Amino acid sequence: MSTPGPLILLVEDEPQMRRFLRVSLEGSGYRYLEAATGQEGLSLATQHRPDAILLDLGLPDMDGLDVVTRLRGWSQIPVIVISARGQETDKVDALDAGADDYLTKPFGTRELLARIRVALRHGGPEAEAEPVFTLGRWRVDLAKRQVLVEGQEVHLTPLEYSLFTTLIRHAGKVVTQRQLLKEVWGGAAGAQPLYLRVYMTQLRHKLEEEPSKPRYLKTEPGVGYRLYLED
Amino acid sequence: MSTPGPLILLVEDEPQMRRFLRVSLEGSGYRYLEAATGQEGLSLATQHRPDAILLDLGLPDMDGLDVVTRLRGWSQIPVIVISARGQETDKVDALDAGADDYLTKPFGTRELLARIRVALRHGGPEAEAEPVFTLGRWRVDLAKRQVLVEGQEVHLTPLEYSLFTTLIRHAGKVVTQRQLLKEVWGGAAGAQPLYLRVYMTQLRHKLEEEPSKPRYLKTEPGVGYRLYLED
DNA sequence: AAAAGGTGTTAAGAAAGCGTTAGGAATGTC
DNA sequence: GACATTCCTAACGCTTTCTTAACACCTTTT
Repeated sequence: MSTPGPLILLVEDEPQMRRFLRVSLEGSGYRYLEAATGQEGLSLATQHRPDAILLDLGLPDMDGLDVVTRLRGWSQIPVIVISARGQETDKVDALDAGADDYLTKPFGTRELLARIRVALRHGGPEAEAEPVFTLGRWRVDLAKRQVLVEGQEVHLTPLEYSLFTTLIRHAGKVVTQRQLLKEVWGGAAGAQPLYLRVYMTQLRHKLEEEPSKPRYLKTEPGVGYRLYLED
Repeated sequence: MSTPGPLILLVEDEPQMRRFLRVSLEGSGYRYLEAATGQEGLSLATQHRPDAILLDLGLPDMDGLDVVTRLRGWSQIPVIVISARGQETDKVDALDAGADDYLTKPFGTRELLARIRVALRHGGPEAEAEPVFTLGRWRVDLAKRQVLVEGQEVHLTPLEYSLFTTLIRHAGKVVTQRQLLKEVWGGAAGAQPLYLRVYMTQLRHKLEEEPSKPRYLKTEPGVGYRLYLED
């Protein structure tokens, strides 16, 4: 379980370069989108709002500089230009058109990745959406590791919190006892179904209005438990 | 001729390079500030809050990377590194330390100026806010590295300060022990959770009203610590 | 209606984690 | 080299959390 990596859009027409970059990006945990033409690139950028764009200047259908200009008409998404042209004039033009960085081919993978990280820092704060789960009177801030019930903070022990967030991750679906024991207590042995009953009781007392008649933390007899989503 | 140009701080020890850059910058309408050492650079940055910093990595008194790290402790001022070292590793290290761009000597004036314009675009719109964190009786000036409790300055050792500002950077969120140890003591081995307990005790004694019943420096048993923002 | 299986509840002991103190080692300063 | 500061480490008592057991309950089956 991990948050999906930032989304990178690659606009590049050479198949070889695309393959190389795809491997580098995916290997580093980024989600990945590619376009072979400027038009397609602009279209994908509009639809998916990537967190950063890698742009080759030598595109078949339009000048790379126009792509940057058009993009800057509505967006501040960081753009890293990748180009075979290493002339100073090319760099200056691209940067002044709105690009955030300029890399001359050939370049090293590690440098590219480092410059992508810089770009993501810039687009940064709002790029990382804060994952907050809300349901009824509950509000769970996964980033802060904080649980609120009607605005009041409720303290959960590590196991309680882990059990609760496991149910949240599978919200709406039944989670079998076996699965819960594995995800919360770890694969190792010793975990008994009794633990679940004890900790579900504690969770219900801390979170439910009527712990004996749970509205959300439901038991599925013989199977497991589920976080019930309907109101 | 009304608004003064943006202020650029140059940190560089070679006289020849300084002269060259001074001419380039002043000729382009920038105001200009220079330092020959890392210490002086940090000091000038604190006092004058330049709009961008040009930093040579090869300084006589301290490692250029440390300059970046120290600066990033309180400021987001754009930093363009200028270096004779062109190794990929050097670039990656500098960028990951918090630099925004990396130029290898020799470079063209026009490219440098274009990259400065990019940097200014980034730092641009929002006027750099005073990097001061306040909470309850506390007032922390990240730039001056000064901590006040009810107006009285409180002295923190380097580790105490680092631990405290790490919690401030993640204010409101739980920071795991592992994360704290990594960020404060550095990735290297040897860091034990015991350190955290000792230094949290010291911080609480220096900062909290009732060190044994902390209001802000809270423990999350089994997980880590958090700087609690609510009252 | 009794029995059986699974579930809920409570409490207490065991284990793990935390706060605190203090002394010696390491580091830096003059 | 002497001093001051800061850092690391160990020991001890305390708090929180986890585990375990005993028993009550509820539902379905026979």
